[in-house]
Amino acid sequence: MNTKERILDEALTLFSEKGYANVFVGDIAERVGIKAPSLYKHYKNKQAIFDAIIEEMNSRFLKEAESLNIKGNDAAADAAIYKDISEDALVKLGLDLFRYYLHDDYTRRFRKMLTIEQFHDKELARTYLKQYADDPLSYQGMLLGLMVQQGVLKTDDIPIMTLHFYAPIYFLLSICDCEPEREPEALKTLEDHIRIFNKLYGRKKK
Amino acid sequence: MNTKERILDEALTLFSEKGYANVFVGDIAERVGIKAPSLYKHYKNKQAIFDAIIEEMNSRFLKEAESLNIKGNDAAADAAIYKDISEDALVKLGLDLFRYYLHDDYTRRFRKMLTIEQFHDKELARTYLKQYADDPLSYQGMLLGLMVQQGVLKTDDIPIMTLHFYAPIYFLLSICDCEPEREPEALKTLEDHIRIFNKLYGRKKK
DNA sequence: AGTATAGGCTAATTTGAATTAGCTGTCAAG
DNA sequence: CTTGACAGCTAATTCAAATTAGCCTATACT
Repeated sequence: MNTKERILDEALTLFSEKGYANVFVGDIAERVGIKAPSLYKHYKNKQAIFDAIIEEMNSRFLKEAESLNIKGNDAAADAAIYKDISEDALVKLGLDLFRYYLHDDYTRRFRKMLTIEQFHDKELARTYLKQYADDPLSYQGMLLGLMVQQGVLKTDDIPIMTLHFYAPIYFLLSICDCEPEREPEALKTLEDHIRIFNKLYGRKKK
Repeated sequence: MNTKERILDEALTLFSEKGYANVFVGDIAERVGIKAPSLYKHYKNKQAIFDAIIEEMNSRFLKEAESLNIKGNDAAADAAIYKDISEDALVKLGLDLFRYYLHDDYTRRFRKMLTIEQFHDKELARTYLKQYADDPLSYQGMLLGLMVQQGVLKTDDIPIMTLHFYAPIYFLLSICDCEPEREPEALKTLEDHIRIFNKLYGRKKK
């Protein structure tokens, strides 16, 4: 990772911990191992660092979305995967996703930064909701919809079922971001949530 | 409302919109209708204003909690209230609570401020989770528990049922705080959520 | 070799926000 | 009617943080 990238990386770490306004360019520089004025060889000013982070995030998420779309396109084929999904498999799916969100360094830092900065302007608010509300709902709605088609789950209202699946995940994530030491408890709760979700919405077997 | 109180009020408004670090004492003063140096007749410094807000919030919430405990204490008596609660009544209960959280000015501003500042220190993190995660879960868990006792709802796992009730509320509140124009949509979703929650957990009638 | 560029440094400079100093008018208590 | 506390003001002062200036070295290209 070159200096220019390391600046973004360290800046993201600091912004996610203290928020943009409480981070000094000197702090960023120090972590990178250079002096503050040297930062200006790479970025016009502090704001430009923030903007570059947002831009990189946009391109990452776009890439991710594309790869999901590719998968989504042969949904008919993929649907089979969910045909005979067991409760344990569903739990594993949920836990893995949750752990990914929680432990993937980039994702986690970016989410915390957006949480802090979401009220700063309209643009960030929209980004925040897209990332953590609308997109997850629509993606998971698609998956759960497949399971309904396959007869694994049963409901009249897929959007609300999806809300019932995702809202607890969002809630537990908020808790863990705030107090990471509560992660074990949250994982346990998440597992219980998914099992009961499965009982509530699962088509009765035999 | 005297000047000292108005300072807290305007400061809370600004902190909830931009976060502590982005608000200048001059901004607060201007809204109060005085000049910045005059603020110092009332508070030692900017931090003291923030601290006073937190302190006032603590005392308000404590008072609220006490009044709930008083009600909670004759729970046995109150339980009857929930004995024959209809779906419509449950929906109304939920919508009213939601609207209160969303529109009560003090509550709303304070929640947004804490959302922004939650990562600033351990203390604020704990306050945030207590207010918006632990206390609601425990209070609503108590209410839902009563309904289970009364046979209105049925479950083996009250904490998870409570999570299923509350997490969507928390999620929708986050959305409305971020983009208030989505409130109508959120209210509709909330109503659907509660109706389906009632179907999923409600003991079958007749 | 010769030079341009990239990326670093130290030492200013600028800026702007928090806070302090010190003055003033008001009003209530003695 | 005078004194002192209160709450406001304007004009400093302070200080920290962002940014700029200007210099230096290494390396890569010609």
